[in-house]
Amino acid sequence: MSLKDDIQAKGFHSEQEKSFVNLIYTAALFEANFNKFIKPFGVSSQQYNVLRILRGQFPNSISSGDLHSRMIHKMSNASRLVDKLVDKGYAIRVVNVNDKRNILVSITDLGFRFVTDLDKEVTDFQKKSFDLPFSKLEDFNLLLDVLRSSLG
Amino acid sequence: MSLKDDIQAKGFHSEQEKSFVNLIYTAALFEANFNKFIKPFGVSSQQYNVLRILRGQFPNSISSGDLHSRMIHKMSNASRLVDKLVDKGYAIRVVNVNDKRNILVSITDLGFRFVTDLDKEVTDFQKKSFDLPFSKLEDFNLLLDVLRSSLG
DNA sequence: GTTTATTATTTGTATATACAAATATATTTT
DNA sequence: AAAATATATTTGTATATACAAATAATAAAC
Repeated sequence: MSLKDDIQAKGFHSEQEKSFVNLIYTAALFEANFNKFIKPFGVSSQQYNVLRILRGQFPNSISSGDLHSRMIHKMSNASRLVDKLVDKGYAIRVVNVNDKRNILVSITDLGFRFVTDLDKEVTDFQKKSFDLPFSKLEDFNLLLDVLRSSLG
Repeated sequence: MSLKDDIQAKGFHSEQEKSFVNLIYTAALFEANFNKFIKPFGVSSQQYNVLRILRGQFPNSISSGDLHSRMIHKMSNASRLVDKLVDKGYAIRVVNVNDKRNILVSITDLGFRFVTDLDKEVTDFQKKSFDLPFSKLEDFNLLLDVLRSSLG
């Protein structure tokens, strides 16, 4: 409701400015919605994201550095986030014997089952909240890809 | 670089899922970029956002509640954010005499000048980082509007 | 008109994030 | 091989955010 009003009230000077705010505003809404949805499952959206990355590597592990660079929000607390996944029994850490600086993280069986079960719910949620015809989705993804590429 | 790989590595099940992550991922990148850009000016992106809302009301004020509902990230610390703007001399608070629960916030001359000067820089920044032809921008905005409206 | 309920805002608290500094290991240089 | 440099990760600290509880003022019910 306030979204459109908001954008009008702000008096944008250009379509670019509008796109910029529109992108961040819209993403924030979806993210907040998703956070609410996922909270009852006992993980944050970032933790879910990391679990998916870890599962993508299964049965291999991934270095903390690679994990960090793949996280949606760049931050330095990949360590602390992994701590929490380890506490929950969803991930384990192993020191690389060839390079002891290198910490390898991998998903546990429990974590694998947890994220796979959760995926079903997430898919349903996303189907409901992202209700656009396929061709529009393709357009949308293409536009986002172009935008990102301009960031370098 | 890792963006596309990331999305592929994640093994999306549907175009919807891809759009969902793509939206949040892309917005996070732009937001992080913008935060870096704006930091030297001494305000956070949220504070800039609020200053723009306040300026949009000038010379009137806005209630804390309305302000809260207009902020990009819904949060309950509109109070604390306004505190900081008041500390900087960019905003003032006045109690509504007709309803003393109601706190009215408005932008100061200093705040007005600050945000107006900053706007020029922001516009340049956005022009550079949002490099898409006008018609594509329109498409993009339309798609985002449709998406948001499906959120209710 | 006193009690109860509603509304507007602030404060407490736990977690999340950004960024810098610290630590620990490995590699390169001399 | 000792010293200097580079790399991988963790930790410290300040700020940001989410959500619940507390406070304060008004409106409604009895």
